[in-house]
Amino acid sequence: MGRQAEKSEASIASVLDVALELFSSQGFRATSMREIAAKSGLSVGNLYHHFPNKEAIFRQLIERYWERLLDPDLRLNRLFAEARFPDDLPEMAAAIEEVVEANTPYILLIYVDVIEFGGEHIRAFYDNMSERFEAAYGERFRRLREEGRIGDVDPLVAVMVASRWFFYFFTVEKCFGVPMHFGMSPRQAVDEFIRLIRRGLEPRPDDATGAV
Amino acid sequence: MGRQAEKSEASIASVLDVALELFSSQGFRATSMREIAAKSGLSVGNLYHHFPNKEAIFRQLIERYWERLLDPDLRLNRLFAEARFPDDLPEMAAAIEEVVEANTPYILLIYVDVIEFGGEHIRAFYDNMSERFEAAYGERFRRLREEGRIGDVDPLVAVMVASRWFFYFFTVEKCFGVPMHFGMSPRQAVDEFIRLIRRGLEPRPDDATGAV
DNA sequence: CGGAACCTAACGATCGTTCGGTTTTTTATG
DNA sequence: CATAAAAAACCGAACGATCGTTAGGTTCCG
Repeated sequence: MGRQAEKSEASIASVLDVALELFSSQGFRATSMREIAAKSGLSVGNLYHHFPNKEAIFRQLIERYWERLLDPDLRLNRLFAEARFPDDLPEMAAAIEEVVEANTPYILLIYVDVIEFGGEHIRAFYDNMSERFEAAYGERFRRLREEGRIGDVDPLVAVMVASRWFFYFFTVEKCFGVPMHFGMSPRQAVDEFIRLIRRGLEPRPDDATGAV
Repeated sequence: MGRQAEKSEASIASVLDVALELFSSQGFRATSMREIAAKSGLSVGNLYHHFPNKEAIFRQLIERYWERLLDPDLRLNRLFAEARFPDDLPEMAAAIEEVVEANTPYILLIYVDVIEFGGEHIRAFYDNMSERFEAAYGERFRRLREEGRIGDVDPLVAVMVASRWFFYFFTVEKCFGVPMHFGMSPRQAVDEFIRLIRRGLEPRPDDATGAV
């Protein structure tokens, strides 16, 4: 199975692409099988030959998103694996921007899931978030603490806040269609976020007066 | 218009309540006028006597959410008006938790709007966010800076990050149905967030060694 | 009496899904 | 390699249900 199945695999991929576009831009119930069939150049009957029902298409899309997010070759995942937080904050922001940019419709799909399926699928993502971060960063943070390189803030909370915040910020920028919602360019906003996470709001004795 | 209109006003309010519940739990297109009519004890014909069409109900709900958010008596808005940031961070977190708790279905409505209406209505909320915060906090922050009570982080960015982050955090907790998604109680998580915003991740000279 | 509130029934369209059948591809056999 | 049988891919029409909205009428109330 390789050559001979190529055409049908291409068709199925096309169906999924079309369905992703439609589901993410108008919702699950508002998207009809006829619309998916027409836009992907298949007949309705054939569509049901490849998928048992409409929800199966949706489920498969959610699964595809999962696979994309867990891909070890993803820049963000390589970054998590390297565990250089907080030294890599700028790279983390850039990697998350990349993820959001490359998965805009999938991210919207999550909100479709929250609304129309009660958040069945999103839960798995958030549920064990703290465990996954602990697995990736726990050891490093214990070492950093021994070296006195960590203040009185829990770095595990900090890395979760940072990554979730970047993700949310770019989601609003790119998926909700509200660019510059912080009144400045994303690049500048990210710089400010990183400074806040690193330095905190309270002045430090070693601060310059006003910091240009 | 007061007494004699009471019954119909009660009906309309009931319609809006029912529609809010349905729209926020299954989406706009997935909710039928018949369902709204049945659950609010009206006939379909009478429903169309009070609203020109389905979208008008949705629009009215968005409008009601706006009014609730802008209510000057809202604890969060009184807090913004007092402009005591960052001294009031704990109260701000509590006030935002209160807002999210009291408006859970309305918040979900925003995501319905993003998906099914291309985010027509959410934009107005985010669009002038930075201006509104500048109007509320600009003067205070300039004074604080003169007093040397502000470090090298832009406090206007900080107050926007803080409030948006609290809002997002409680939205995931209460609207997406993923409680404890930081692996700790909301109270404890909020404490950590506040410490992060105030102190930053980098150790300070005046830090205690490990800070229990 | 007049208008607002309210009702049921119906219209035309569209929905998810199924059905019966044709075409194309794969596989097995001589 | 030719070819028949089996399997997979594919199609448009149709089914029963439901959709948003309207029509035409009755009831309530000042």
